[in-house]
Amino acid sequence: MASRGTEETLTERLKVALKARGQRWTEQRQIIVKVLAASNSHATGAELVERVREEDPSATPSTVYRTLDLLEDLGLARHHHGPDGRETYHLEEIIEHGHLHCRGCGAEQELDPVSAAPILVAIKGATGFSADLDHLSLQGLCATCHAAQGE
Amino acid sequence: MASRGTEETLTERLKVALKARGQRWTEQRQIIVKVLAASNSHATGAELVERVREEDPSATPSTVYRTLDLLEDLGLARHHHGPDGRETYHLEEIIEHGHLHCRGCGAEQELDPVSAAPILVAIKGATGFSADLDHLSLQGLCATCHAAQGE
DNA sequence: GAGTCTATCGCAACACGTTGCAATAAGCAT
DNA sequence: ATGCTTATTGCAACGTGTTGCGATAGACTC
Repeated sequence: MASRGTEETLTERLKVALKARGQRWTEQRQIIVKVLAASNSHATGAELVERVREEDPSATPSTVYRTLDLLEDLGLARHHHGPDGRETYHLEEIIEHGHLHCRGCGAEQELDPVSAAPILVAIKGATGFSADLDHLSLQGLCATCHAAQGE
Repeated sequence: MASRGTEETLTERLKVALKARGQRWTEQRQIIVKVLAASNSHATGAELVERVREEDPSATPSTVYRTLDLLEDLGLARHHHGPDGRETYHLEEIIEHGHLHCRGCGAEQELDPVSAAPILVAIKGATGFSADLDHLSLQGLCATCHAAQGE
């Protein structure tokens, strides 16, 4: 499996990055990173807490959330807010992307950087803002639902 | 003041809309609508709860949140999620708009429909999605911070 | 005005996430 | 190996928002 090598590289990178900042490589952090790496798609904070506690029942939510913040600070993880305000985390390894929620059918699509490029250009043109694709979370009607409603 | 008349119209509209759905016009709902109308800009859920409790200490958070959901269902109020996931509510009277948060300086700008038009067009072109401006909440770098970082 | 139906309320408990603080343990120096 | 410094942990409490349930009280009929 190609991803096995990626995991090791990640661990190594993390260890070095922490040491460089005078921070520590603890067992809890190893577990949290492992769980995050094993959650190949997105996972909510609560899900991650639960999975971490399966591995180490003594772990607490505060530790998990603080570690997630740290990983984000290091640029190794990202989070965004879903339409209900819940948090969703994923590793930075996953390609940067936005999210589209259809309020008609409830479907969720991902938005890749290539498709998003003209949108980001339009935002910049209209507002001067350089938007982060990873925080771009749109709600609206997908083409199908829009057509269905346009009766 | 022109807004005084608007408030009365709103109350009247609401009463009729509720009756049409077999729902009730209670004192708590009157208070909540009044508080929302008095919060001329945005207000978080917690702020609204607090203000409602000033008027009626017996009111509970569940009532306030349920009423806000109801108002949204009726199309008289809107909410969106800030960058921290907190909810923010406002009356639909306020012009539909998006939000821009700068992660550099923390500033928040509003995005009016005219400026947003090319963005919505770009989204539609790239994805087929008809995005809701009211849920458009972007995070990124404003022009100033972007220039400052681009050293 | 009295009675009936049921939407709404307040309460209590829960879910998710955050924060302050004292105890623990990682990493370094000797 | 031992001790020292301080980052990190677990705990406990809090803040925001949601949900289930029995009691209350609108609104409608007679």
